[in-house]
Amino acid sequence: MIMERFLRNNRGHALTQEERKALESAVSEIKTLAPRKTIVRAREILHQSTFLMEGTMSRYIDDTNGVRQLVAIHFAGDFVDLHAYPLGILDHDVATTTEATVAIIPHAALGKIIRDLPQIAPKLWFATLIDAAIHRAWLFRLGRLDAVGRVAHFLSETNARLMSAGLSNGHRYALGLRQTDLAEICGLTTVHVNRVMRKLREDGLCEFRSSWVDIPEPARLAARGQFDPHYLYFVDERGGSQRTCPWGREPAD
Amino acid sequence: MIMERFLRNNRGHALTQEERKALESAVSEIKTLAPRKTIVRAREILHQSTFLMEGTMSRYIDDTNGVRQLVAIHFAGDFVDLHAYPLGILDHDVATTTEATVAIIPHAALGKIIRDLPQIAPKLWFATLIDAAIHRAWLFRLGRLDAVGRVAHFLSETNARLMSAGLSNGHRYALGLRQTDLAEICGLTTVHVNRVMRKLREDGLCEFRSSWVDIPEPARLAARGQFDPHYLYFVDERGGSQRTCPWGREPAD
DNA sequence: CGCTCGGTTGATGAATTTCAACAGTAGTGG
DNA sequence: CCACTACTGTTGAAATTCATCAACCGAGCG
Repeated sequence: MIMERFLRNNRGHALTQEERKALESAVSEIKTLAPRKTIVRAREILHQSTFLMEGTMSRYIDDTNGVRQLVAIHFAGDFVDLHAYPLGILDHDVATTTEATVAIIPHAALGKIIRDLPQIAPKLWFATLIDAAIHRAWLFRLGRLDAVGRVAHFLSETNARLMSAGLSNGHRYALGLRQTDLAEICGLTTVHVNRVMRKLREDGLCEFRSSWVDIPEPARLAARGQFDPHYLYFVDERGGSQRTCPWGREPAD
Repeated sequence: MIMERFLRNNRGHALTQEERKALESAVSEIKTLAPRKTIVRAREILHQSTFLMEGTMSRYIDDTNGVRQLVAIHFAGDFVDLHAYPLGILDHDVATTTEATVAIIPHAALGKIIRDLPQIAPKLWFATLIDAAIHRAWLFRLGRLDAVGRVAHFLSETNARLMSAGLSNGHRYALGLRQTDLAEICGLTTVHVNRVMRKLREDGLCEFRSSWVDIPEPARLAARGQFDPHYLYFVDERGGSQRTCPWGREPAD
């Protein structure tokens, strides 16, 4: 049950029962963390990674004045700092946003799983590459969208991710973020985010009240934020050639 | 010789002779590409990756009006789209910036190498995670720095990367970019980049003339851009506990 | 009740974009 | 050799977006 959602909708990279069981049995500890607690600091040497079972977590970089830029946000089913396994040290901090339930997986146990079930390695690699793809979408957002577009893009992306996790019905989802958090995600000030939210509300694109996001017409919001979910690499209904990741197979291809 | 620079300065993840030879013998083709040619489009199914031996390449996402945001820039010694191997499809385009010499490595051959030399897998994984770390630094740059800071940060980062590749002496390097490219990297307009460059010149922080970047005092430029190279994961002189990536070893740690 | 926190609003100013024009350089062909 | 073109860089002026500063509101809570 712990990692049910992990890689669930990713083309060709879903875990087998066996792989999921192996990961779950590698969990050394499950715990619930208070909201707004930093659990990993940049430059610390790490020997474990954190899988998020419930709640919301963030990864961020602070500037020299303490002004914060979020570089990622994570929801239930995300392997928050899996990249700490190959990297050993992170270049950013990791914190809870809401209260969060996490499963801790020691890197030593991860190593054992990969040795026992080598075909899991490309899937874990894949999972970290999805994070990188999301980073790129965020770069696009910050570099090329205006304030309204950035928020629209973020809320659309979040809708898509939460739908995939079974946490949004496509029109409405719970989001435990404050306007300050949106500002730190979108590279804006809190005051300006407030005005942007009003604009989105006035335009009928999105309501965000007491931790619920309502999106009457997701397509319109997506258009305003130039959002296209292809970079999330979810299985799409159209099927298409779902290339699976290679190694462990013969060099056919 | 082909991949001499690859992972050269990365802590604990340098390739062994054997691994490098294996990768180099997997090269199916070496070719020189004209400047400003797009060689990979988002959503194409890929069966090979591109290693950059000489020149400069970029990865980018265009908005619906064709305004471009670069999400990465690559120099000699970078494995430009290694992530295409686990992903199969990219979420962005890839292009040459200058004329470039590249080595093509079929994914089938990569699979074979990983099966033959499993300890290379975490190193390749690591290489793609460095790209992700750079994405995060770019997010910080776009989200939290002003125009002068963004350019200062980028030029400092590039100095650090090129030093590691042996292509900068720490004060001066060749950079085949136009002001338009800087704009697409830093999320600015070309006109404003022009003014920023003048400002950097006036402040004695940086000269950028006819493809050469001169940085009299790298520390001052870095300070202006809040640049700290730790996210590049280069070996540092201070040594420190150079954690190497695990699997293939016993679960000791 | 008084406090804190997150959200809201207004007024002002700074940073950046936009639009428009022009300069310098290199290449190209008559 | 010169005219012409193309490309990159440069500058000015006006418009716009967003940040900053400051105040206030409302809900929840001790």
